[in-house]
Amino acid sequence: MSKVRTRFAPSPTGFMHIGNLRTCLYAYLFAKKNNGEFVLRIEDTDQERYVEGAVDVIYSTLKKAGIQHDEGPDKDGGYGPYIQSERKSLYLEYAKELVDKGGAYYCFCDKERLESLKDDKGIAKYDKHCLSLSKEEVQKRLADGEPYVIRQNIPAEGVSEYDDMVFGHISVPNEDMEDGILIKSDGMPTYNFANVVDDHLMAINYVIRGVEYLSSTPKYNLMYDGFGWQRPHYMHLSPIMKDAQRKLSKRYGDANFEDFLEKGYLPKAIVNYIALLGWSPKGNEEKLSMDELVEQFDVDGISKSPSIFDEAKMRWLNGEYIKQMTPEEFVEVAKPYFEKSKVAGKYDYFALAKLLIPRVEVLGEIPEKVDFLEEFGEYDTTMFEHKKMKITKEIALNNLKAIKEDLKDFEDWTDEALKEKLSGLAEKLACKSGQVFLPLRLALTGVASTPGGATEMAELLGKEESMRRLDFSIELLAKNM
RNA sequence: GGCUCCAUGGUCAAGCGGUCAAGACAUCGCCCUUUCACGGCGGUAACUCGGGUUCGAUUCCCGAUGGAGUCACCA
Repeated sequence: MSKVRTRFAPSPTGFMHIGNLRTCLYAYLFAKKNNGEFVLRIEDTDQERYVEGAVDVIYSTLKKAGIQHDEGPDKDGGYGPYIQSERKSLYLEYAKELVDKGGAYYCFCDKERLESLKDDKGIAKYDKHCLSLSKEEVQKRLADGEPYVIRQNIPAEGVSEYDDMVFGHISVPNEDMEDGILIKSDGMPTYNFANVVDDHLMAINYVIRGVEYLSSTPKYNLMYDGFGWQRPHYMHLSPIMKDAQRKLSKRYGDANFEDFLEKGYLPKAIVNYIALLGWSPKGNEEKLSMDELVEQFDVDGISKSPSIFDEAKMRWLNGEYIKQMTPEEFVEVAKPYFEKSKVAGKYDYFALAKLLIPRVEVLGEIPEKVDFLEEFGEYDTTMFEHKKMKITKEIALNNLKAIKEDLKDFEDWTDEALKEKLSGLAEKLACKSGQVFLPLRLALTGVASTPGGATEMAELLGKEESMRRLDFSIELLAKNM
């Protein structure tokens, strides 16, 4: 049996759509799982859509995602060139070969005639008008320099069938397939044709791609047959949806890999999540590394129906990856977000990291979680009322005053020491410890949710700032009874 | 509209003739707790509908309904 070879063939559009990345991932996983090769090919035949630097985006995305191609424009494996625009000259020759073999024919029909074929819905099927042209007439018109295209010659009757690895048996009536254009009037191949030729020339034997090609695959097979080439195996993948009706697409925003990175998702988490969208492992473990994905990947687990992208679950998974990090690792990836926040350069990022690691799911939450350290002013005092702790504004105010008195001359301003000191105070006041810690935490921060307890916040702020905020809060609370 | 394909909780999904129909996210409740979290425990929640086949259908077949894809000198 020949070696498994899969490919990922993106167009350089300047961004990597999540759906494409998943297709890429599956092609990679399948190849690696079977000790095969994974090839990167750039499909840039559509010059109108060409975007500067877009190829670099593809390289960097694959690299960040942890997907390594065995062959590609930057890694010659003997099947190059790997950029479609550099293969231009190939296609016309192959198209002519297919014409000779009867699988295709020249067509001279102009736009007007084609237009006249359309029905009231604007849907047309080419009527094989030029198929009946004699060899001599074709030669003559070609010699006259008449514009032409080359069309695939699809049998008028019968049924074309194949077996898809995920969808099973697919059969399409030949009469429903149009004689599509293989070579455009400018001499360039259409995607469909270039794809078949490239895949064959690159010895791709497992074609993994989106379902949009499921029903046109018989046409591709007819080309393989026409050339006398061996048909590849096919694995079609259902789309990732934004909701039940809409496909996830760049048109609706934030569906690109880069967008998620910016929001503070870790590449590993994104890859892990999208691997699970449309495929499920045999076991129940969902947090899987790339190595584990390769090991567990199996066509059996691929689902046929479209799946809806659920960012909430990806957030959770991202949080799981963050919780595993050491403070050092966290600071490294979180640094840009610290720099964006108000605490930039003013606090020990490592100290903050320890508090933040269990509390952050996406790095983008960092600024909102730490900004209170630098931003302190009037806030809503109803926060002091807490039924479960049995705290009223009166109790809070009383206890805050007591705390101020107790801490006035206290110098050991560390989390541990303060905790002990204040526990003692709670005992003296004969109240629950929460009744002193909760008001203090609020008094020091002015926000309902903080990345740690009262004494941790106090240590972070330092004695001077803590006492200043305590004074401010006592006054504010007294004013708002 | 023609053709192709799909159909289990809100979401991702396991299941491949006999199960109290897994698990995860989300959600709700309880516990832990120095707030917020983390963590632990538990709850709510699903086989689209109608016909068959079968001793027995979520599972197999047919139909309906719903959804996706496709029908370009775009990829």
